[in-house]
Amino acid sequence: MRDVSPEPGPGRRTSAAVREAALTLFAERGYELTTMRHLAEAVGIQAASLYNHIPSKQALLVEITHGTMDALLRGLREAKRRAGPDPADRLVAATEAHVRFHCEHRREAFIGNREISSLEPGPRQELLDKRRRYEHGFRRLIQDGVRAGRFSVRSPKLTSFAILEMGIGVATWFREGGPLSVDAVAAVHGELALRMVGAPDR
Amino acid sequence: MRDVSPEPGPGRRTSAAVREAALTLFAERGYELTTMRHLAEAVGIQAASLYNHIPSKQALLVEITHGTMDALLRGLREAKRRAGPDPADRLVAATEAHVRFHCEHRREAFIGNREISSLEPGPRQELLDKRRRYEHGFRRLIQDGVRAGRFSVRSPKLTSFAILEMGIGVATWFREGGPLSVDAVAAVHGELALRMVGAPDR
DNA sequence: AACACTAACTAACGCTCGTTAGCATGAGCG
DNA sequence: CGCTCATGCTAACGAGCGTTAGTTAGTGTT
Repeated sequence: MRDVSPEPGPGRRTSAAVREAALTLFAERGYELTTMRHLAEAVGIQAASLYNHIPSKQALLVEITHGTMDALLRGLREAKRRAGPDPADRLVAATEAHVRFHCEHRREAFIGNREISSLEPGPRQELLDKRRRYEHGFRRLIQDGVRAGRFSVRSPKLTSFAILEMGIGVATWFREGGPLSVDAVAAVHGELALRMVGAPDR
Repeated sequence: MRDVSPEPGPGRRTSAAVREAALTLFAERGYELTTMRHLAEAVGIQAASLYNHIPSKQALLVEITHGTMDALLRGLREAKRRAGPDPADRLVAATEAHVRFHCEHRREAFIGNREISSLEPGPRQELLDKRRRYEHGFRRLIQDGVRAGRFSVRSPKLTSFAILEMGIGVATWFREGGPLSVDAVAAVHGELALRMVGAPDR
């Protein structure tokens, strides 16, 4: 007893729906509290049928978390490329890209930050490495500005941590269609970052 | 067959050990991944014996998360009281207390931030209310400074979010006995907060 | 027309979970 | 000495978990 016309498009549709439902459920309830039966219900199929689209629940989490971190790393490279040589421009561009991502991909960012301990040791270590590389990218931006005499900070490391962390926090409260636009939040954070590194207001 | 001299002190000892083990395990693996058998093993008793000390796993989480938030609220009141009337002094004192707590009670802070979705609806809502009150306390500090003409910010709300969030992040990387002292981290964050609100460097 | 592939289904397996029941032991106290 | 209470133990329960097996229906290709 199958539905008469179950597929409006090719089967790719369902795979995308699984990923989409996982994003919402993992972000809302957390990975461990989300069961395959919840996930299946959200998609409109049976739990066992999920395995036509994903190898395992863990693989789904790995794909989400690593995909997110890869996107952040790409965004940072892209921002640096576009910003040109000025240290302040570069820091603002990087911060805005960071914040923009955390607004526009709230669920991914949220999962990537909260579910690290739900990853198996291998993927977890790789993810932490990527995070470290990402932070180092920001730290270098700050150190460059200090060396150029444009920034003044007590601790480049703590400052990069602080800038990244305040952006990560955006993912916990930002709502699309809320009172604040993505652009507004990104602009505020860009200015905050500049102030934090002791660059004069523009 | 019991141990001959199992209790060096009164039974209170074990209850404290349960709480202590829960702090470490919930922080390291997360609430859902921590089983009562893990917890019992860490304490050195059987899983069922835990129920001589706690009513349920959930009650343990509620106690930890609410105790943490209550302590933060007390710390904020205390900092305001000690700092006197100057807006900059008050903001620095509050920020330093916030950061200090997140250094000295890393595990509690970590759990309180990550395991909100593992709380049952009632306690969860109460915790979120406390968090809101805590944030409003910081926001008022900023607004007071703005009204006094000492601070200049684009958005008091976003700025208080950012200051709090960067402090929360400290709990993820700070290590007692590491290269940075609690005092040093608190001082850096105090200065960062001042810069973020546009107060002139002291 | 025959075949292979995709993607859905039902049923069930083996395991682990939080928790309870029932019992034993030793300390504190009259 | 004997009672009570706190605190530990073993055994087990019912539920729910991720996952697998086996099957079936529709779709596109040769």
